[in-house]
Amino acid sequence: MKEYKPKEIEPKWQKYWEDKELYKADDLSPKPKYYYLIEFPYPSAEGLHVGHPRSYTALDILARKKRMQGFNVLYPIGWDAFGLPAENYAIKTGTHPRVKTEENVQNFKRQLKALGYSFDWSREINTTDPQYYKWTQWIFLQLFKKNLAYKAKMDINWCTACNVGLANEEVVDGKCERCGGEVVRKEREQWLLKITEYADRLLADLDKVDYWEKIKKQQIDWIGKSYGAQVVFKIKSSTMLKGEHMYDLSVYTTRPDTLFGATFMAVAPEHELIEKFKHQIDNHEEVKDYVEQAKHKSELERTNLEKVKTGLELHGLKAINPVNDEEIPVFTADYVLATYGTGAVMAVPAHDQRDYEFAHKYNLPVKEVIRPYLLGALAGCDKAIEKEFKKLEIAYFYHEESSVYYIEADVKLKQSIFQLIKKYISPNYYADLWINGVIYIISQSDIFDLHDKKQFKKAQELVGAMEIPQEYADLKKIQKEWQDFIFDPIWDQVALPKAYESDGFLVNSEFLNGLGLQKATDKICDWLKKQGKGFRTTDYHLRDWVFSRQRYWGEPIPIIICPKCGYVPVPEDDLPVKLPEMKNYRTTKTGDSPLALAKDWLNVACPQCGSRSQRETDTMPQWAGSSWYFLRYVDPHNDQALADKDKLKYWTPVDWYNGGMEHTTLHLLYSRFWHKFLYDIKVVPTPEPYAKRTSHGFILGEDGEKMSKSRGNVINPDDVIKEYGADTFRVYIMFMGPFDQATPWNTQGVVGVRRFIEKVWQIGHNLDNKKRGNDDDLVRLTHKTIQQITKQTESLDLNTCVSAFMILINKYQEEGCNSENFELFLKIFAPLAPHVCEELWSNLGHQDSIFLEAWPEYDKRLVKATVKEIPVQINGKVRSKIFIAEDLAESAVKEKVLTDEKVKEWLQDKPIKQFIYVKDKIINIVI
RNA sequence: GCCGAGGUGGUGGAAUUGGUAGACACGAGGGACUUAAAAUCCCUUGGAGAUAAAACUCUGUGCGGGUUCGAGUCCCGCCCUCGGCACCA
Repeated sequence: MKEYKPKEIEPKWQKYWEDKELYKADDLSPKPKYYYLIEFPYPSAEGLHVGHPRSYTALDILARKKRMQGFNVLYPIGWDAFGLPAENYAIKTGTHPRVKTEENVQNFKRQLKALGYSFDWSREINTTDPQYYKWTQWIFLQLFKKNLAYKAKMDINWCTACNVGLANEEVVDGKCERCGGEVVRKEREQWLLKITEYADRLLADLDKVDYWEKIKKQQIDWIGKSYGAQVVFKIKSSTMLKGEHMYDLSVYTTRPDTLFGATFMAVAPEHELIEKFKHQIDNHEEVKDYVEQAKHKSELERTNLEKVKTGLELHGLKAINPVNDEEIPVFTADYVLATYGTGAVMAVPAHDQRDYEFAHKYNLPVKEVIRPYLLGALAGCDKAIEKEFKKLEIAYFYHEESSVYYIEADVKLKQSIFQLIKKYISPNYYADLWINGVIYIISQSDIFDLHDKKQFKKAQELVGAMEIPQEYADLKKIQKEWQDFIFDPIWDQVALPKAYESDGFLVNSEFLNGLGLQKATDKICDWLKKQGKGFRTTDYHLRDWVFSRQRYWGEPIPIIICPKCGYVPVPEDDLPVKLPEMKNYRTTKTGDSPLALAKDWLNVACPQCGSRSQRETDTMPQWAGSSWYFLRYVDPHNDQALADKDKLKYWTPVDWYNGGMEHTTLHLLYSRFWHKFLYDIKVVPTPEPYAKRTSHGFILGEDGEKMSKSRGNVINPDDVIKEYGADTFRVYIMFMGPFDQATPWNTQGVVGVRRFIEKVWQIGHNLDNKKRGNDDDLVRLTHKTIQQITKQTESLDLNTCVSAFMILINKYQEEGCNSENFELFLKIFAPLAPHVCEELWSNLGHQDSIFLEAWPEYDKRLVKATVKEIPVQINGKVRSKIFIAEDLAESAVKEKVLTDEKVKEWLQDKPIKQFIYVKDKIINIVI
């Protein structure tokens, strides 16, 4: 027998596959199509990370299987090659980023090929190829023409280390995502894309796609749609003349129902109000200082958790509450964001925690307008309970005369309050608590709901009929009494320990009094509309996408800035706007892109009027090229369009897209946005780019920590392939743990998988064809395994698939195996370990590749067992096991069980209370 | 603080979604082969107890309650770990 030498067989088969063009996808084939997509890598200088193969291997397995099932499969690869590392390297060494990138691509290619992936290499693309980015620029121009790309002066996140503007998404913990440098706010002209215009559709269309729920959830949260109202407060200044038109200050609120509780206004330091009223604000100098300070705070300081809220009153100004004409003070405070809503808020300290904190600090009134549904009087408890109320932040008031605690809390706290009372009550005493009008009697061990007849009776038995009169059971009567109780002035004495932000009854709100949150919201919105003082509206967390980078190594934005015509698009015939050759790749001192120094490239005539003009020097972010790459795979060499319409119609949408969880909010959202836009302008045939999206977990270092150079726990795929072979690597990476969870690397585990493959090799060379017969356990297990693998590969339960293969091989080893079974095994194992299976397949005398075989069907009869071993429990504990033939009637089963020796022993002569037989599962006898 | 995932042997992890907890693999211990080692093969391996040996008994899925004939799985209350977001009115 030959020794198993992956180093010899793997390159051999890789070459064979390539020569035979086995994985080339046919355009417009009559076969059903399937499009698998993995996130194309950034070709970094470090080479392939072990994280890449986790995703690539999983989809490679699925792609190989799908081809065997008769599908025309597209499984492409390319390079997301623009990006900072190549540029930083260029700055350091003077080498053009293209040179280094090309070198890295070659290295990646070598590594990926060594893993035997079934990519269709004829469709390889590269985002830095002018023939590719021509179309990235083309898409930008279409966006520009539809007014979805615009330039605006705005505060951007500016990394002080990279000297570059960053998108919100690239700022992590107030620091630059890439270099960790400090981020400050800086005003600059930036290109933005109006992704917010698509927010609603990006949200709604999640219903149309099959993404993992957690992925959908993240997108929903990121878009962050909220429902509320815009309300107009009039601003009045002390110097104002009678009859002079008052300024309208609009605020956005999600809680218009709390309008009567507004006790002050707060505007962002950037708000126009401050500039407009600079002559009316008495303390304008002081205010100016505050605004200036806020501006210079870094992103880190602004987002600092511990920060105490600061603000300053604008003296001389008052806002008028539209519902009751009450005059309230106006503040500026940097906890109000200029970029959300209208940049101004109505502050309701009683029902918003931030406003509560601010009011506390500046001694502003807290006016309660919502009473929780859960509140009540509690008699007969120890004073120790007060401490616990404070801990749970429950508002309470102790009434000396009646020795009753009046408490007020969120419904969520109901259970906690029960526990609390049970804990503090003395053994022979009973407390009564009123919640939502229902009375509960609470003892140390029990809680009785008096509305429940049975419980009422029990409570009466324990406490006595004197203590619990019959009328306590009359829910309607008690609830009416309780409603009045809510408006009892006693509550005005309760100091709120924090803002109450949930549902409840409106109080102190004139015409809203007594309503619940929803009804009050409806009523106040109608009222505002009628009065012309506000309207219902929605808002989003999602912001427009900052699309400018002041960098060299990116797609130039194809715009010409003409002194007469403004922003003029480069004519489509002139695309691509190629990056000019340069010697210096550093951002200029003024913060402009290095392209500003390429004089020959920079100066052009305006395409509209011919005036001397300049090109836009900003480049696009890395997200641009990756927002549409999956469309280019469909038709990668087309120079007339980004892809041919018929081909798009045939191949798209992507059927299954797998990638990192870290890309769900940025890349996934951006590319959905572009795709929807392309759909609107009739370039692509589907409204959604990806039918299905899954994610893989991280691979951690052997120490359980994230792999990083500095920790020295990085595993290099090259070393693993060299030592154990690509098949071992592939199988191990699937075996190591659940696909979607983070799992540490374990070299010992790799050794185990290698041993397993050696076993396969050995069996493949020692087949015993004397073993025959359909009823044979081996045949059964083989078919069961086919069933399991067919199903579980689709759900990405790949670790249990590997374990199923191991069980099968152990059985083969134990019992000997014939070639019929072994060939079936090879076919289903081939997608995981393609090289070794191909080799063994050809050893068995087959001329053609195993991947041209059809995926085996399992025999339904063989999968079903005719006799089953079933556990017998007595009082829930397993005491015996018996064999039962299929379809045996329950009475026969019972008879059989009762004659079992062990069962008899346990039963003795005790009477059987219950006999439970769950078919094919279990028997339980209760005695 | 909010959202998400998770907590099962010495380790990575299984468990048909309420039905024999610990599959499969690693590690460890013992044995066979060998002059020896490596490789390979065989046995043992959650914990405790019992026995000459086996059958056997108890206990056990982060903690405390509950529902159920039966709970790793469902409900209520807590604790811890990891990931994401973070003044979004």
